[in-house]
Amino acid sequence: MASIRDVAKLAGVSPATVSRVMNGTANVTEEKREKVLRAISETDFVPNEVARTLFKKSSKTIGFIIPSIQNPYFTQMADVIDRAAKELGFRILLCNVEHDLDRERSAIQMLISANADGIIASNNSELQHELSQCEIPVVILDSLFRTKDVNAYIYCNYYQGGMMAAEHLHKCGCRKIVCIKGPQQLFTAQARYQGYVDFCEDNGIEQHSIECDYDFHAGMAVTEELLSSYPDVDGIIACNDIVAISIYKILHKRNISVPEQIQLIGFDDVHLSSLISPELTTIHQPIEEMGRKAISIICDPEGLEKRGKQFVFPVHLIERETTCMKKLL
Amino acid sequence: MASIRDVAKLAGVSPATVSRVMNGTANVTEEKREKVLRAISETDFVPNEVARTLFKKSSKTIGFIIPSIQNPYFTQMADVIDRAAKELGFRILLCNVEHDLDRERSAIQMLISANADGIIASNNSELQHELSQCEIPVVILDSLFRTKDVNAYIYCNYYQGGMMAAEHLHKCGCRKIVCIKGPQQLFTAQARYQGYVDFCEDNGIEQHSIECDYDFHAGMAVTEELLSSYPDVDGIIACNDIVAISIYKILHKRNISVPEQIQLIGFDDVHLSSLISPELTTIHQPIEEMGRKAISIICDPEGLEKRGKQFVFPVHLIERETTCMKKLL
DNA sequence: CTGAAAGCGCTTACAG
DNA sequence: CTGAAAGCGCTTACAG
Repeated sequence: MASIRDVAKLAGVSPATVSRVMNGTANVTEEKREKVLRAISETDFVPNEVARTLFKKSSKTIGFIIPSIQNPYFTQMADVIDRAAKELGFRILLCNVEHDLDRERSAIQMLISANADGIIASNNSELQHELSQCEIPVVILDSLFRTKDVNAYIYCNYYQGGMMAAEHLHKCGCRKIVCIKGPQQLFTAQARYQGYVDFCEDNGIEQHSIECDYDFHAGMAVTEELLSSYPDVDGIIACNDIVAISIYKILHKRNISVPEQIQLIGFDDVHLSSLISPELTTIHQPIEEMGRKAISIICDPEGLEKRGKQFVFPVHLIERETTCMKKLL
Repeated sequence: MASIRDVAKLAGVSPATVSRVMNGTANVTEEKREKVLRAISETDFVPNEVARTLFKKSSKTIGFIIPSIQNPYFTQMADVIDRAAKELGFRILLCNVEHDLDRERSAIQMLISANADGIIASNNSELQHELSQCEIPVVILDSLFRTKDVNAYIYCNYYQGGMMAAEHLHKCGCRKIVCIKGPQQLFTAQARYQGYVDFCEDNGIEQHSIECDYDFHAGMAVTEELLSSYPDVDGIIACNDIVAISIYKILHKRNISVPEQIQLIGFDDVHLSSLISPELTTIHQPIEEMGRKAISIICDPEGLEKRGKQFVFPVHLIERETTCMKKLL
């Protein structure tokens, strides 16, 4: 591997001049410029990013801490973030932590010691302290810390989403709606559940719920429990699309038809939700917009220094095939 | 951010001693050791990885170039690789390139200039030159370069998989089997298709095929084409599970029942294939074993210096609900 | 415009 | 056992 000194020697100039040519950081005589350029290509020189980063204290890298790479919501988000970052000349360092707190903690430390220029983390409330203490910009997706502040919080109106889901099932004629709520230590899950609760209270509807992790193993297990606890359920609100899909799987196996016998609604509107059959009715989150917002804040944090500014995006209902208004007629 | 000098000053020792204590790289008097340890915790000192990497020329990082983060085969692989690497004290830098050659090229360059300790890349034959020239270990997943060599190739017996798929559909009584083959510039796709072709030839069966990218958009589009070109198709071999799922989607929409009217088989056996309804019959790849092998080679490349050693894993048929032997009775 | 020098924050021979 | 020094490969004041 050629270094900047090799190039300088070959071109008959100083390393400083080579650096200036590469970075366009000062004027260099056309003659020397050409010599340098030729030397660079002759030696296949690629500047060492590590050295550059050490000096600049910026690696042009943003860490995205992804709670689980198995969850399509996060992989879609990762893809958006990746593209948006690239457009602004940054790269994304994806840190998959699979819901493991130690993995997440070490990811944060790693990002800091790697001179990352920012961190995008997602709904894990237990690392509030570490995240709020970072000297680099931090944006939290899908969550809101109670006391500690980071640069910005980006999330959707989950509460309204929960309400919309309950309202929709109610309108579709469901009499016994069970809410499969997500892990209640998570902001996303709490807010969605609260929306359901309030809709029920406002309309004098019985409340029923079971808690469930945001993955398909949990979803399948919970469905068995659901069916034995509530044999007369006719409407299910799933905490996310993956759980909805796994609920459907069990219902289908038991020959329970959807939406005829039980209506089902998910949350997130990942690509997969319209790929499966029947297509899933769900609450849409604007993943693209949220991801782009996160990047724009990290790359240009203006005055938002750990003030905890909130950006709340709207959700909306996508009616597909697992619910049915016509049942009412 | 405290530096090693701050810690040294506070502890009344030299930076070298602090380094020795941190890394256990030489004996230090118990007394100084304790002073150093106290100073480290008082200053919340975290060593700067960038400086360490610059000196050591190793970042304890392995790059995984992921063709598309939207494909669950790769995300499952990423998860395995991530865990395996962690066990050996390495971290994974995930580079999502979404099938973009420029993104892939810049990922490789970035990894090299970031002093990565190895690269795991996947079925993209166009960057053979760049990959084989790397001074760090390179392992190729799911592919085999024709002339250029890297440290190792890890793949499955796709040819046999293609044969097994054709044989299975044949045994299930299909008379008109159409192979939705993957992009033929890819090794995985070629070999699977060749297995199908050879099975057909050996058994005097007509061959029919359509090419299709490995993603669901392509899968849905191709199914329309398939149905109009081959209205009497009764068996479909999909190039991977995601495409199989999207094929199913269109069939279902058209009220074509699976497996009664058309039988369908996928490839990969991603988690999702058993989550959907009906569960997908598919060819299983041992993702866990392949990923672990890749990591063990990168982390301990022994004598395999770009010799192109091949590790070929077996595949096997997983019969589920989209094919049916009983039709024969 | 350009080079010599200093420095980013570590680690490891080299002396002692 | 321990410290001063040199160096990893860059970049940017600072002179000239």
